[in-house]
Amino acid sequence: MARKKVNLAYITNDSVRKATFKKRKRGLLKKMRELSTLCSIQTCAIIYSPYHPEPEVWPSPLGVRSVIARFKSMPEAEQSIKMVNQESFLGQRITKAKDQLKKQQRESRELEMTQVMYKSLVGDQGLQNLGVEDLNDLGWLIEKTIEEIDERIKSLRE
Amino acid sequence: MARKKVNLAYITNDSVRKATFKKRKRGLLKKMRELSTLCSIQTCAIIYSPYHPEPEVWPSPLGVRSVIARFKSMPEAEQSIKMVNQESFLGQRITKAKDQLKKQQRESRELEMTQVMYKSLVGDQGLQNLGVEDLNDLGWLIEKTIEEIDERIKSLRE
DNA sequence: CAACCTATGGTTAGGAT
DNA sequence: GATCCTAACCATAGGTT
Repeated sequence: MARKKVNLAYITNDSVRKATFKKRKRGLLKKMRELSTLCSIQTCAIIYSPYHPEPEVWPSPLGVRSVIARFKSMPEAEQSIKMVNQESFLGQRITKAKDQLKKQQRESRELEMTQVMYKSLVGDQGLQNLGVEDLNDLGWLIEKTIEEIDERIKSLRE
Repeated sequence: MARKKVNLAYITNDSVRKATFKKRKRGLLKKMRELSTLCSIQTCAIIYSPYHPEPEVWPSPLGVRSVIARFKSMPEAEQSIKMVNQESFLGQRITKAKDQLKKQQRESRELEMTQVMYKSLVGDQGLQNLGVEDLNDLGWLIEKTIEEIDERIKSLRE
């Protein structure tokens, strides 16, 4: 039952990788919930895994408190969750929203990343010889670099 | 230096809360990076804290591998990061994207949440007596309920 | 392959500076 | 307040059922 120091690299064994994914995802979401409650902030995680056709999203929605209060003040009977079918107003609205969402999700994500990457590079500094597509993926390189620097600092201390 | 068992509730002391936030946010992001590399999947975290005017977003961008390969195959000189100012094409593009982003972020987020909440409720089941606004906040209730169930199961085992 | 088990490494609360 | 320290708790790799 000894456990080696974790090797931080891609797990090639399929079943091991899936098991690790499940365990760590669970742990991650727990941590997010804890952070949310401890500091009463909103967090949201999006995970694109090959184990689910669509990305998994964990939200802590907006304006929580007021709604809770309102919800709790409602008569017991009205609190029960009732059926809604595809023909209902809400059903239709959500169906439309779903389609709209997919497009927007992609666009918004790309924009978000562009912005983050831009910020990561010191102020007005940026990239010239690379296209915008490449820019999207630079975040990974930056993270990787930071990781390496951390590793070096750590090994210097030892 | 004793450390009590964590009390999982809102930290009222401002400075302690901020310190905890910083520590745990750091830990969380590390875990996300690890999950990404170990399973080579894409993850994204969004954190809305009072410590930053805008939500903090951590992405692991798309199509990583191919770009890495391409990037690495580039001549050393071209890999260096060069300046780009507000007048440049990229600078302008990003400035525009920033504004566009803010609107889209909000819209997309709301849509995402609507969808998630809808899914959380069994299949075609949904809510009738509640407005769409209320629907957005139901995710919190669901999470809270799951948390409570977990807690009860745990205490049953002890 | 999922569920459970535990030794170990990793995270972090509380304190010192 | 930020940063460093370390004891203690917690997540989880590797193994078993």
